[in-house]
Amino acid sequence: MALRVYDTRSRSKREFISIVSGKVSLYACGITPYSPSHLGHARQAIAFDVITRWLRHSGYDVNYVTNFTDIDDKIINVANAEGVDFSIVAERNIADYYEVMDAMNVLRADDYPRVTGTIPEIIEMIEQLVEKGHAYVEDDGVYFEIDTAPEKYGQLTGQTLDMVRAGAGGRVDGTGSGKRDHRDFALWKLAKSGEPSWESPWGQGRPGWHIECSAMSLKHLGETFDIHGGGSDLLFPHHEAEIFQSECCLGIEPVVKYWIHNGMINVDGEKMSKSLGNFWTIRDTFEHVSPLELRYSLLNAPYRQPVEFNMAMLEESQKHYQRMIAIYGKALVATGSGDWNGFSTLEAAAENFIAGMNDDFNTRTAMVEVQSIVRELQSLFADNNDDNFIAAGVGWLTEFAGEILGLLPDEETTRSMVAEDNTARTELEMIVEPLLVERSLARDSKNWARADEIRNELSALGVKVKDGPDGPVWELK
RNA sequence: GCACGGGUGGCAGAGUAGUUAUGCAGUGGACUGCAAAUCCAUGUACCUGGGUGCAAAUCCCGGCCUGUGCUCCA
Repeated sequence: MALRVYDTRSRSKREFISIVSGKVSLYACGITPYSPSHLGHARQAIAFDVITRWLRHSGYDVNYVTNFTDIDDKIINVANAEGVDFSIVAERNIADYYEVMDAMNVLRADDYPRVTGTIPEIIEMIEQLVEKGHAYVEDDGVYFEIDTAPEKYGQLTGQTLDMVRAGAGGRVDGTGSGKRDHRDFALWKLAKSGEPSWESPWGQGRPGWHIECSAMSLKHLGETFDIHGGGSDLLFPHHEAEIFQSECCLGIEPVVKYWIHNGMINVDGEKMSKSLGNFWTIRDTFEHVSPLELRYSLLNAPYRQPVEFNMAMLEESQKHYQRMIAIYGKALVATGSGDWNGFSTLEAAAENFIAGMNDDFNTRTAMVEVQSIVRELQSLFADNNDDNFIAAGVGWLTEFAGEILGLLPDEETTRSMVAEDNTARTELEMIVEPLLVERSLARDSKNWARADEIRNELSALGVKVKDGPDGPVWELK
């Protein structure tokens, strides 16, 4: 079945056909590292991680590039407040980004270009825009002139020039900006004293916000590429500005074949943002759930939908995740991992999973199939039969929940996790077993108070007792 | 105000024309001294007003509600 993706520019799902057969070039707008990464960053990174994994699983050779905007006003402000160089702030937060993303099983992109490593290419692009008459130089910087390509306005948001023109129009007053029109945007900003800056034909300064992505995508992916992604809050003005810059500079339309935008994380119905004080960093969230539990919760909705984030949804995901990893680990150790082909239940689940992913990367549909296999395995495992099917189910989970959705540690890691649990179990056995014997005697004589007391003692040791038909079994919490 | 999304059961959240979503919670049952886990069964739904169709949660038009964006910066 063919892959269909929702393209923001055409506002419809379109069949995905890459520019070069068998290859996909993908650029996703990354972060501005001025503070530790928050859940919005996690959602974006995980969304494009899964998109990349799916494209690769579908047989494409993917070149995935995502950037760090490592110089901007917010970084400068933080650096000034701390009395350090801006690069210290950027490096610290980039390190944080890698660490939390690695923990959540986000595979590394093929390249992580930085603005500060792309200055010559940015300057060259601006020079071309000036030469072609799309940009003008003022005494505080270089600006892109919207009126030189009015037909490109509103390509992603549907807004027209007149709509925005109605707001102000003409030269902007009182902003200290040299813009000739309030819809123009900065390509190069000349440095004020004390600001970090780079040499350019127009003087010491730094790039405007939008130009870096045009320059980096051109440098790493070429004049046209398949997919450009990012958060939906970047649609305007950032991505529309990129269309102006790239297409006017290169004289190509379109430069980007498919635009893909992920939805926001909401708290109490509103976008998570620092100004509203409803902000969760990724590390804050790790205080409550494990990195892969968080990943699970963020894949539980399709990437374009807003995610309503709260403790209840987090705890629900945690419960589902723990059930999945528990049966996966137990079954893996018990039966090993096998080929799922030839088992009709597993083939049907695979078919639905694939259909879901091919329908604009619908991870929600995919997760429903994962859940159904988890239930299937629990049921069979409880009956303790059909090892071949259980092994095949484990293989299915390894491929779909593990390799594609990135929700499971690899089989080797899972085995060693189970082994560690067993080791801890063995160490506790000498304490637990005698207590369980005593409790069984208490239960036999219907001394429920003593039986419950012992169960509470064991609970305090981190041991959970379950009374089954064949006597008590216990596990580590 | 304008642009672009979304409005589904107690909650989360799929589903673009006719067929059970799924999960959590609830209820009944198995197992159980109780609990937990697991299993089986089960009720509750498609914002509103029109329209098209044999048939609409699903397509079209209006309304209402809600999210994001609307350029100092991000």
